Order: sequence, then structure tokens, then C-alpha cells
Amino acid sequence: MPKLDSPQPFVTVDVVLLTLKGEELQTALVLRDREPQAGAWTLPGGWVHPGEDQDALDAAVRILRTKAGLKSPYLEQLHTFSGAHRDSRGWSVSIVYYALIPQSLADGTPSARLKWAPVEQVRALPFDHLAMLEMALSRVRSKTLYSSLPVHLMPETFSLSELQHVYEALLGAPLDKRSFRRRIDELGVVEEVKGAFASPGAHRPAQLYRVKRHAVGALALAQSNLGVKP
Amino acid sequence: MPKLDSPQPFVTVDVVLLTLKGEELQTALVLRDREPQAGAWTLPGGWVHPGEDQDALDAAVRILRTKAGLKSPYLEQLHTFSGAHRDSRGWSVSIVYYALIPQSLADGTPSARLKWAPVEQVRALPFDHLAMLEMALSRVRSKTLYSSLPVHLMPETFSLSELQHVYEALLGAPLDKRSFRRRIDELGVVEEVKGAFASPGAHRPAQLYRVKRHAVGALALAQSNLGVKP
DNA sequence: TTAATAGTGTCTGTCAGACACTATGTG
DNA sequence: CACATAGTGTCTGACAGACACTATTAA
Repeated sequence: MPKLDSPQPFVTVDVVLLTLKGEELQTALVLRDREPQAGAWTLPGGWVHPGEDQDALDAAVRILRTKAGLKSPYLEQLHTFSGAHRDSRGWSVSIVYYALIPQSLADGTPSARLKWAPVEQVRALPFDHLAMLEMALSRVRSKTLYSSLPVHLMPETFSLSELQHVYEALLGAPLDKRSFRRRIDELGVVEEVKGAFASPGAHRPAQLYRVKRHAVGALALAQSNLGVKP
Repeated sequence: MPKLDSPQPFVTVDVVLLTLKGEELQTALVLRDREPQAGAWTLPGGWVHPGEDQDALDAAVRILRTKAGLKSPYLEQLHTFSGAHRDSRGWSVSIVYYALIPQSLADGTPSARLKWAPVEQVRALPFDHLAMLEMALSRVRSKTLYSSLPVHLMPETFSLSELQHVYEALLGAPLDKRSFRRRIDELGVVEEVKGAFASPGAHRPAQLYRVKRHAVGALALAQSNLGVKP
């Protein structure tokens, strides 16, 4: 068992919870109610409850439920931050997850203890929470280049143009419509909703799509760019 | 501070240490000397020592040093495994790293308590160590497709043909020589060793290369395949 | 009819893969 | 010389990006 000359690290879970409002990526912040950093806005997080949580993912789910009133969004482990000095209470470990939710779910989380902040405007956070946020943003943007991750930011049904706008907002660059649609089609993660169209103005209505059930992670990297022979 | 109705999780670090012997990827296993699983071969790991380690990476470095006699190979965080049942002693967290070393370093780790096992022949390991090994293999193979990660398996100097054989061993598929050399050149992580050639037989000697100092991670994903406009 | 966005047809430059060719050592 | 591997020149099919074109609605 552990060395007794010093206490064991304590273990927490933090969650970078992201949504897209309009063209703007926003992150959830909660008001800390105890020291250290009481009264500061931080990423939602908390202790692991060994009696209650099966594992750290379970703890992340519980934290999303209790701090933001959300259940089962896209949730994935990001990184584990640890060290003697990241928290003034001593040697600590934070297993960090990131979650993506559609705006409709984010709007259903009104609370004095939770707010949504545009990620570009978050310049400082307590502990090492800013590094966590930045790593999550980097991961999401990187996955946007080659996967269908951003579909988790979309509402139940959406048009391909709306999805393209989301990709463009995440990448900060315009995309070619033809290439975008080809790629989304190839990923095979969305399907038409037969007969459903969006008509938001004086123009042709758009076919609506939804995420396929049991859609695979769609992370399959092509065996290319290295000369892999078939 | 933590809820006192149950003890806090305990925190360990495990390392998937990989090298390539010939065409065969091998992983380091160490003999456990205490319960549970005393006498079993497991991944090298150990408790975090809060008084000694600055952070978990520091603990991984210490574990490599004390269990394998190695220092500062390529070392990167892989994933954190946690839960109530993965270790019979209770709710536990393992922050897992993976490391790559050249064969010459691996050969310098002779010990009755450490052995090298071909990864394809490892069918069972205690705790959840097999899942850790499999995730590390998956990560290494995936990064092989688009990065220069495998250079860390190479000796100080090496020819491009040798490097290609390593890539082929990792991917389990033959690569096209021209495409491979183009790609390695584009990655810009190796440089010629002027005047150094390998002459292992009755044929033209090969230019030797080494990893560039301060070579960037070379993980820059191209902004392509989505129609990103310049 | 106009305006505005949805969606498609199709060309073209680029480049990964294929592969033949040259280069250069040993025996 | 033959032989084996190192290294290069170059063609080609596929495909990402460009972009113009058609489709379809509301006003």
C-alpha cells in the first residue's frame, strides 16, 4: 500500500462543457462556493465519490447532472492534470473530460451558479483550468478537421448548410460547399430525415438530416499519405 | 475536502514501454513482488510519491528509471484508467503513459525482474493492463499513419530504408518507397548525417539520417480533406 | 419576377502510388 | 562482371477544390 510518509493525492474530475451559440463557441463555468478560490468562476468539477461512482467517467456524468442538469451528451476523456502545486490543498489529480451539447440543451441550464462564456473571452481561470480549456479547444478543432465530432453540437435535426456553418465557426475558415458535402457523405454519420425540410426564408428549403443511430466514431483515419499498399 | 464516508481513491502510474526488436514490437513487463498478483508479470508501474514527484509525468520518469534503468525516452500520456473494481484493493486511478525506446536501450535493461515480450504474444495481463497495452498499440499505430513518432524507436543514426521497415512492421503493410521518402522529407524531422553511410552488404551504401534537434512534434494535421479555403 | 439559399455537374491542378530506371557499393 | 540495395524520374488515376449552373421556395 502507499507510502505513509506523505498523504496520497486527492482525485477530482473536471469537465470542459462546450456548446455553440450562433457562430460562437461557449464554455460552461460554475461559481465556486468554497475555498480555495471561493467566489471564482471555474470549470464544473468535483471530487470523485468512490461510494457512488463506478469510475471517473461516471463521476463526470454525475457532475454534469448535478452542476448543469444535463445527461449523456458526447463525453470523452481529454487528459489528466496532476501535480504538487496545481491546487493549494496539496498534491492533486484532475481527470478532465470534455463534453459537447447542442445549444437547446445549454439554454435549459439557467442557474445563478452556472454561466456560459464565449471561449475567446476567457482569459483567466483558477487553478490550471485555462490550460484544460485550451487543450479541449485544440482537441475539438483538430477533430473537426477529420471527423464528424461537431454533429454533437447540432440540434436533433439540421441542414447541411447549418452543419457547414458550425464547422466554419470551429475552424475559423470558409469551407467549400461541394467538398464539405462529399466528405460528410463519406463519413456516413448523418442521414436524411425523409420529408423534413427547413424553410427559414424566401428560398429553396433545405433537406434536414439527423445523426445516424449507432454511428461509429468516424475517426477511421484513411490509410493514406504514406503509400500504404492495398 | 473529500467526503469522509469512503476513503479517497489511490493513485498509481503505469507505463507501456515499447521497443522494436527486428520486425517485432515488444513491451516491457516486470515481476510483481507483492499482493495482489504477486509473482505475475505486469506493466511497470507504481504509486505516485507526492513527496518526491512533481507530477504524474515525473512519476512515470521515476518508474522508468527505477524499474528499467532508463532515462528520458519519448514519453506521452495515454489515458487514465479508474474505477472501483480494477484493483482488488479498492477504488483506484492509474494514469498511463507510453514510451518508445530504441532497441539498443532495451538491450541495456537486463534484469531478472524485467522481461521483453512480443506484443502479439501477450494474451493476458493482471488488472486492466491488457487494455492499456492495446490502447497504446492502437495509439502508436494510428500516429504512425500521419506522424514521425516511430523515429523514437530508431538508433542514433539510421537509413531511410531501415526507417521504412520500422513503419512497415508497425503498420503490417508494405509501403511504397517513393511515397514514404517524400512524406518523411515533408515532415522535416530527420536530417542527413553528412558523410555517414551504412554498408551492410554487396550493394550501394545508404545515407544515414538522425532526428533533427528540437524537431517539432510533427503532428500538424494538414488543413485538407474538408475543403478548407486558403 | 426577383432574391436568396439549396443542391448538383463538371473541370482541373495536385499529388499519392506505381514502377522503371539509374547509382554505387561488394564479391 | 553480376548482384543487391540505395536512391531518383516520371507517369497516371483519383480526388479536393473551384465554380458555375440548376432547383425551389417566399415575397
